[in-house]
Amino acid sequence: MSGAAAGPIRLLIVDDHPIVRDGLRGVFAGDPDFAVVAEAADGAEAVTRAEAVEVDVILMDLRMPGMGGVEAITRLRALGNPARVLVLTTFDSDRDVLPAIEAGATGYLLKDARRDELIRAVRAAHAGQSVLAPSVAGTLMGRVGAREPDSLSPRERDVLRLVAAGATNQAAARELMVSEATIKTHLIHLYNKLGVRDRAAAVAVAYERGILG
Amino acid sequence: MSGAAAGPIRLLIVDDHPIVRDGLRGVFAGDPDFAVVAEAADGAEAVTRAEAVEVDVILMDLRMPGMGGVEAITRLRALGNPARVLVLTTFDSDRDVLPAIEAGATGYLLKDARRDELIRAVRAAHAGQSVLAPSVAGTLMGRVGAREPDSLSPRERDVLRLVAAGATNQAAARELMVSEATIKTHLIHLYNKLGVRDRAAAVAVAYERGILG
DNA sequence: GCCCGCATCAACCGATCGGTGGAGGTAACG
DNA sequence: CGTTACCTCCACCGATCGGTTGATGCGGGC
Repeated sequence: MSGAAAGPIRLLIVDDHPIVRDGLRGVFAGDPDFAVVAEAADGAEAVTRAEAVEVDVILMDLRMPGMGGVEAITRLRALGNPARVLVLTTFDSDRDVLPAIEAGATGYLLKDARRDELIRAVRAAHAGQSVLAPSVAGTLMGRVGAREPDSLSPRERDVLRLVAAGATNQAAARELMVSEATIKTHLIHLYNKLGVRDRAAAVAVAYERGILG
Repeated sequence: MSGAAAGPIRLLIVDDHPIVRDGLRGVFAGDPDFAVVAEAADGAEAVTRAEAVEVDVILMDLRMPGMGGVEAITRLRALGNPARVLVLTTFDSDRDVLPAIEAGATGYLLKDARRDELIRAVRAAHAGQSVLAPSVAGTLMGRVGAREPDSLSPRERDVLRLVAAGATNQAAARELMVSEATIKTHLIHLYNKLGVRDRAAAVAVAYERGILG
């Protein structure tokens, strides 16, 4: 426990929109339990700030120009930074939640959370508790229930990327420096994983699922 | 211009995220030239509020649960509401800007605009001037400059949709009740329009451009 | 040590696709 | 009335794809 009477919870606000930063600062401005000690407008700045001043909880947006939130979390973890990261974003898409949690986020809230929800979440995150927005929790549950029906291998993603870019099997083979037979094998595997029968549908499913685009 | 001493510019803030509304209200709170007279969390509420109280400028988000911003703008125009609408959103994607402008928005700003930019934009919108964020303006210019390099015909979109769903030319022909030759013709045309050489790449470009997905 | 996922390659086949070069019909617009 | 865009259709061809079967080697997990 980091001490109840050990001073306010020190916050770092990371969002590329000044207006959102204003709003967040406003939420905590009136409460003496919190102190916004720094702000950042992208992932790189977030890492710098978090290393420069002592921070307890980072409110982190995910989609930002330059370095995004997930990479920032990864770097902070690599640096051994002790700050808890509470992801606070507009999207609850599958493709956003999992990487953030895997990178080491303590919680995941949507920006449409009410103010008191946000405050409770920050307290919880500071205490090391995992906080998930209900809709996010639901998504995760659905995930583990379905046990990752997709999960293409790295090589399969390479092939799919090239196919989406219009490459023939031959061209993809040249690009990846393997034989055309290998490309075909990868394709058949990823067709089965995605539940499709041809490259066009595979590209479509990949976009729908966020594997591409 | 429209009356310097005629009282503050009355604002309606429409956004589904309380934090964003907080931030926006904060921007105008200190300035006696502005008064936030109402807020709304979605399009339907925005229409109700705008009809209930006199509003000069509406700050409107586009993506909201239920009724989105574009539909709200359309309805307000249909009702003859005199308020200027300044779209203020996170996205500058092609598919968002044009419908909003067509629906009757006076301006289009991104949420990463600085506070002073926002204030100038509201003043300009109040005066009836069109305000476009630089990146948005660039997009529009690119549009008219390129004179719609895409713009698939309805039939071509039908074919593309089926192809993305995994249909063969034969299957698409059955579905659309035309001959396979017709499908092939449509495909070749849309390949040329999208600048690709096969269906997989066409699907990818379509997703990137927002024609699909 | 064994099994499994992954990546790699081969040969073969029928089905499908993309391209070419036409053609006719309708509807909108100036 | 001519132009233009769109939708429709035909025949032919080579290129490409999707599926099958089978194989090798590597690495991790039980």
